Amino acid sequence: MNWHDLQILLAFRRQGTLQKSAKALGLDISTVSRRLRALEAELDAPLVENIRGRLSLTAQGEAAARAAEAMEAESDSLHRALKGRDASLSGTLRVAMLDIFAEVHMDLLEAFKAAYPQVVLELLCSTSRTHSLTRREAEVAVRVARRPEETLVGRKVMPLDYAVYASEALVARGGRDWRDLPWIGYDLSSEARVTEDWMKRQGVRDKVRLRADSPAAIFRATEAGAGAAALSMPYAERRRGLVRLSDPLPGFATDVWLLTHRDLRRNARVRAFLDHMNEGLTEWRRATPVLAAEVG
Amino acid sequence: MNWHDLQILLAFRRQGTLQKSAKALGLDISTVSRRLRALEAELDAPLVENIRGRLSLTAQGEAAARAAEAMEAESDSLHRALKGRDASLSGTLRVAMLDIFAEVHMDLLEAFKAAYPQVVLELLCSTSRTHSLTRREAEVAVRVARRPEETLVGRKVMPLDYAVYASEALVARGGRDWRDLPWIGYDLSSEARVTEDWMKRQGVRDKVRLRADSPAAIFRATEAGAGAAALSMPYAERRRGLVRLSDPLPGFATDVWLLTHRDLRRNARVRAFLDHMNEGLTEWRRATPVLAAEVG
DNA sequence: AAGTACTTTTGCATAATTGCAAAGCACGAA
DNA sequence: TTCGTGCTTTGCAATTATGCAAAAGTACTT
Repeated sequence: MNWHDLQILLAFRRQGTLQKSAKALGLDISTVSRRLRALEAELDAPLVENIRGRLSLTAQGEAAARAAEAMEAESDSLHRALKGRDASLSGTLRVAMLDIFAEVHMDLLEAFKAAYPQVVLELLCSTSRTHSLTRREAEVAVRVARRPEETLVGRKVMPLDYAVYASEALVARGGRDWRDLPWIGYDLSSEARVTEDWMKRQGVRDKVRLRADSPAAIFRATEAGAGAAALSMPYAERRRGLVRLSDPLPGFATDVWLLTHRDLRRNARVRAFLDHMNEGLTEWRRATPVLAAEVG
Repeated sequence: MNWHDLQILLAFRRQGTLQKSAKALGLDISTVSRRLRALEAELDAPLVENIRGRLSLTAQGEAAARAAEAMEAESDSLHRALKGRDASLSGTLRVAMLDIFAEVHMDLLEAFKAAYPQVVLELLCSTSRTHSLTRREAEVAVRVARRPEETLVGRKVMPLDYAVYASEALVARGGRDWRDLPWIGYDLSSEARVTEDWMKRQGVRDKVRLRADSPAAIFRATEAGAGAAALSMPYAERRRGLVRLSDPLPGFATDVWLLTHRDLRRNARVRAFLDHMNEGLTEWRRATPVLAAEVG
């Protein structure tokens, strides 16, 4: 069996269509189509079926894709093992973080680039989903979570509380009671379940007049006076023109983590970046009003 | 990373040289060489090193090959899962067994072929090593072992005891005390440790005048009067012209198993073959002198 | 020292795979 | 309907990978 075809099958399961798979693989759509056919011939089993013009996996195709996924885990692990030993301070370093972090801490990132000019920093702020370190989509991640995945290692950078904010202008117009204000919410395709549930319980979900697909966009919309929103306090407190309209919201409390994969822990680039960011973020945290109070 | 190259690396580790790997993979030697280079470039790590004209794996190459091995386990498992569902009584069935079994039970194998003419039987009696069912080298195996691997399923067909035998002619010439006779042993490259150790303890290892690389060859040599040998009793008792010179040897007691992989247990071909052989071998066992006595 | 039996490496013609572009469907909107 | 979008399939040309064969090296034997 040609394992390369299994890679393609796996991509197809993730992407759903030949076109997207081809793009993800950097191949042509026709190649993807033909490789899947070849795999079917080799395994002597139908893996995909054309159902009204679209391909979907058969039960056997699913089984094959699952096997490919398990193989990918090994392959990724190998990749990290080889890269993890890499002690050179050059090459590429891919960092996944929410766009709001990149925006606010751009000076820190710039400082890293200045300190390690040989390292090419690649920022992954794609908002549609969280990039997987396990699947080797990035080497480092700045994550907002109560507890990171078990295969990841790193440190907690700061606690993150949320509160309701709105622009001064909007408050001047609509008052300080956020239940009366228009609201801003996350794009429904995102995974912001916590926020949605909370808004529903508070009866403000009907008041959502604007939805955005990234934290930075929500910050901007709030500053522009489009409505009230539940924002992370350390970041909202530093924006000019935002007024806090509530106490920290219970049930929102979470943390910011600096994470990498266990295998990359000793990688020089990763180490340098984690140290740099940890220092910088700790400093930033001390200088942040709402947190300075906590820290004392 | 191109997984196909990992397959090639794995073959290289197993075969040791480019030439043998190429043959095993059905590729040209130059292709194997170039694919390994490509993999090195992709992983950005030296995987093989040319040490005095021969290639050997580096530590990183070993790591990569280990990963490939784990991937292979998944791939093989998938293959079996898809083939295991195959309920048709046609196609190929690969059976691994010692040559002596194939020789003695050829009538049984012929009967199977007659009963299932659509099934192409492929006999693997290569003497150099035991074929792996886990690695998909065969679907069924007739194994001599006390306990089969855990991933395999099947049934014990008969117990197997060993005793010392020699030809009538040799005994007439050299006497009934096997310690005085010349001996026949297994090829030193084989894994017949038990026999070697025993011969050493008995002080007959120096008397080995002939070595052979397969059980059938040893049987023939013994019949031809080349020396005494420790032979499996049920098979030796049925040969004309062999005289038993000892009681069953302690420490040699083992069993004959009919085995398949767990995933193939419900495969129609496999099922039919196992049933056929089990029935035939049980019958044969009943008709065998030394075992008839045991069974009663 | 020359010969044999192994290796691996490299150049080149050939064969296989790939990308491109056109064509063909299915679905929903205007 | 007719258009537009997004999907898959297929023919053909170009790229890429492959096998072959020659070369060069190592080790061991004669």
